[in-house]
Formats: sequence, structure tokens, C-alpha cells
Amino acid sequence: MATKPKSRTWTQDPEAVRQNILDVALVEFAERGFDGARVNHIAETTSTSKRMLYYYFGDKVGLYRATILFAYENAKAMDHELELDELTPTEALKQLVIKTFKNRSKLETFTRLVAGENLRRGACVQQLPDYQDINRPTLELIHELYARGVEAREFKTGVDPLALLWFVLAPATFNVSNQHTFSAAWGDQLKTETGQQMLCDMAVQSVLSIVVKEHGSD
Amino acid sequence: MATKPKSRTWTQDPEAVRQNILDVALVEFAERGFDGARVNHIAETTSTSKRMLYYYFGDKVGLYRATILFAYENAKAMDHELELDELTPTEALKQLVIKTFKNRSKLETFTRLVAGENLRRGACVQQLPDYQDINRPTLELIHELYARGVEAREFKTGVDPLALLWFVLAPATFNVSNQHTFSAAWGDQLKTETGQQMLCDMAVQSVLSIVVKEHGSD
DNA sequence: ATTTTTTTGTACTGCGCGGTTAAATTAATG
DNA sequence: CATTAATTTAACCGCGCAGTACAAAAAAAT
Repeated sequence: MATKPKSRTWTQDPEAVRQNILDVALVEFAERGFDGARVNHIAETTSTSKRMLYYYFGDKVGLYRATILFAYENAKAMDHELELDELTPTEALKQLVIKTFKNRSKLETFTRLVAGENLRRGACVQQLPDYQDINRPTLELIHELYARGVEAREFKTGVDPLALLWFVLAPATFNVSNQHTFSAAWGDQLKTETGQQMLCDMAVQSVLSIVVKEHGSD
Repeated sequence: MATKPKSRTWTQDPEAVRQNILDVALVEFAERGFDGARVNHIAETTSTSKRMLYYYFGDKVGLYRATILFAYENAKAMDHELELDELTPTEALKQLVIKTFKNRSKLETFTRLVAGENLRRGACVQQLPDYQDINRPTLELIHELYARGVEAREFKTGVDPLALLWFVLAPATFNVSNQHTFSAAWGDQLKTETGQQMLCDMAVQSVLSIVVKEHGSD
């Protein structure tokens, strides 16, 4: 919360103000998409005024750009909870799938924002110069993990680690970003605790089947 | 194309007009989402006028609803090309995964529309009384296929066919609806012909590993 | 002491949007 | 052919939107 004195005196804290605006904007953009989001509504929800919003971010697109970066920082912060080095490659991959799958539910806001950006055909992220840098750690993680697995003779050779990452993300993302049409179409049994556990187990199974040697005989 | 006489006389053809409006609206809604879509732009693109649009569909939401139904009809029409009864259950499932995966690219418009509807939390489809009916054939297809597989001792017992469907749809959908952020983040190698073929093969592998007995030893 | 940056506040603007009005032309009906 | 209902045209409206103008003052940097 930024400082909001009713009196005519205040303490300057630009960073807190920026943060506060971004917090609010993230929710608004994730909730309603870029076109549905209302600058007025964001402004009213913050502790500051619309004037400050334009002061710091220029215009709506500027705010949107900043919000995307902000969202990625938030999301990546969560990633570092993961410690895979102690585990065998197979076990580590398994934990990665589980973690990704379960995290996405928590990261629903983030996932919605990304879905929205995809509807814009990535117009924003394509112009962010450091977007690849932001995402590099994930790629490196999977690269190293795969290399370890091959080294340990647990993983097949010749699998593209990027494709592996793709198959880690796909179920986790689909689980969030298509939940509503899926439930409306065929019911919400898969949304229950046990349903989600089942999907998660199956996601693990499906990813391991791609890369683990002689999988299916366990 | 609907009849569009420049003269002051015209021939009435309400069905063609409706169709023409829906054709245009589908593209617009899929391209820009509900909030981004512009009724004026739709109207200008059709062979008819804005007034007719309101005449037939009431308001923007009404048009959107009709467009969603229209999109599903279009999509389902394609589905009937599939003939699985001749194949063994395993082979049939394999073909289903492939077909779904490859179709989604063609159905990009449809997929975008669905993604947009999910951002609206399914607000529209939840109110469509026949939405479940529209989607029932797909569920029945997978049910029968699974039953056949169990019968033939090719499939494990105890697998939820709905979950199976989930894993058929997830990669196919993700492949379209997250392509832009994925490419921007880690490059577009997976978008090439060979990349797509690889993903498709892996999708088959992952689905079969879930349901086929002793999979991995082939 | 001076300048620059940050904050507040309100009122305003121009325009593009979803939606409407009113009247004309056509096809259907007796 | 008279009447009615369906279909089409073009001009129009009010509102909410992103963004601005203007005025000022407190706080920090120099």
C-alpha cells in the first residue's frame, strides 16, 4: 500500500507508488484483458490518482508493458523454491512436472495475462528486449536436467529439451486457461481435488514416457 | 457472399445475410476478442449494414453468442471426416490425437475464439443451453473408443475417458493458443514442419502411455 | 537558495463506441 | 391491388473512454 495521507503533507515514495499501480494493473489486465481493462478503474483502485499513472507509465500500453514484466518477475520469484539438484534426473523431472502443474493454479492471474497476450499475437512480448533473458533460466534448467538424465543413462538420447519443456508446460497451462469451456462442455469432475490429482499424475506419466528409457515397465 | 446491389433495389435473402454477418463476426471476435471487436468494423466488412446486424442479433453480446454457436458448427463439421471404427483401438486413438493436433492449426480461428471465451470465464457458453449437447458427440466418441480398447485388452482399466480426452486436447490447444509467447521466449524451432511433426509424435506417445497396456516396450 | 522531482486535484476534451430513429423499399397475404 | 410485415438505408445520439490541461505545492537534490 502506498502512502495516502489525507492531509496536504506526504512522504515521497515513488517506488511504492509504482508498485501499487502495478499490483492493481496486473489484476485488471489479467481479469479483463488489454481491451477490457479500464485505466480509470485501475486508477480508482490504487492509492494514488490517474495523473500519477500517466506520470509513471505514459499511456495504457506503457502500463501494460510494465505489467507484463512485473508479472514475470512475480512468477519467477516462485520458481526458485525448486531444488532439483539432489534428486535423480527422473525424480527431478517428475517433481518439475508436479510443481509446474500445481503452481499454475496459484498463478492463475499470470496464466490469464499470458493467454491474453497470446490473443494479441505476442505483440507486446515480442518488443520486450529482455523477454528472452527472462525466460532463459527455465530453458537452462531443462537443458541441464536433460543432460544429467542422459549422462545417468536414465533418459533417451535425441530428445529435444525444448520439446520436453513444451510438454511440461502444455498440461499445466491448459488446465488453467481452458478450464471454463472444458467444464461447461463436459462437466467439472476434473476440477475436484481427486480429479486434479489424477490429471497431475497422468501429466507426470505422459512426460516421463517421452524421455525416460523403458518407461511403462515400472 | 450476400447480395449487395448498389442500386436502390435489392433481392431479399435473410439467410445469406445472417451467414455473411456471422462469417465476418467470427473473424473479428477471434482476432480481437469480445472487447477488442468493433461492431462498426464488422458491419463495414459485411455486405450489409450495421442496422441489419442489430436487426438480426439484437446487440453485440447477441452477435457474440450466435458467433460462438456458429463457430462450433463449423468446427464440428470438420470432425466427421474421421472414421475410426475400422481401426484397432490403439491405432484409432493414435489417429485421433494426430487429427486433433493437426486440425487445431487449421482451426486457429476457432481456438482463438475459445481462448477468448475462457478469459471471460466462459460467461457466454455457460448460458448456452445446448452447449453440452454440442460437445456430447466428442465425449461419446472417446467413451466408445476407450470401451473398445478395454474390451480388446489393449487399454488399461480404470482410466477416466474424460481425462483421456483432456490429454488429447491439451497439446493440440496449447500448440495454437500459446505459440506466440512460447516462440518469443525460446525461439520458433518447434513451429517448423519438422518441429511440429516431432511434437505431434510426442503427443501420440504421451497419450498412448497413459492408456495403452505395457506401453513403452514397443 | 535554487532547481528538479514527486504528488495532489479537478476539470476538461475529442472521439470512437454501442446502440437508435425514422423512413424507405421490398416481399408476402388477402 | 391494398395492406401488412419484413428488410434495408443513412443519419444520428449520448456516453464512456484514453489521455490532457492547468494549477499548485511539498519534498528531495544541488
